[in-house]
Amino acid sequence: MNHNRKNTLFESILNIVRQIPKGKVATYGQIATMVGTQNPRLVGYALASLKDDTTVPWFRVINSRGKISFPQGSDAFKIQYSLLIKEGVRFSDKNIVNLKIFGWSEAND
DNA sequence: GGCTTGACTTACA
DNA sequence: CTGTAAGCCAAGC
Repeated sequence: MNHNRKNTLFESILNIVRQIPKGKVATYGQIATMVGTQNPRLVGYALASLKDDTTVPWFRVINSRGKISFPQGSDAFKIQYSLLIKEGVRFSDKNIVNLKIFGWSEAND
C-alpha cells in the first residue's frame, strides 16, 4: 500500500536483532539471510551505528565461528562477553560460544 | 553517480 | 589451530 521503502535494510536488521531471545545468540550471516541480503557485513555495519544507550541487543550477535567479533581485550569485547555471560550464554573458551549458533535455537548442551 | 569502507563468510594453504 | 584471498552490497562521502 504505501510505498514505504523507508524500511531500509538497516532498520530491518535492527528489527531482527531485537527479536533474538534473551540468553541466545545469532550469527551475522543468519541475520543477513533473514533480511534478504547476501552480505553479512551489512549486519555489522548496522550494529556499528547504534548508540551506547540503544535497546537493541547487539551483543547477542556473533560471527560464524561462534566468537565475538571484537579483538579480545578490547572494551567492546569485555562488555559483550559479560553481557552474554549474564544472560546465561556459556563459553567453551574465553571467546568461543558454547551454543548452537545457527539461528537462536535451544542450547543443546 | 562513482569510489571507499566494513562489529562478515567461505574456501583454501 | 593460524593466515590470506575473494565475494558480498548498503551507506556515506
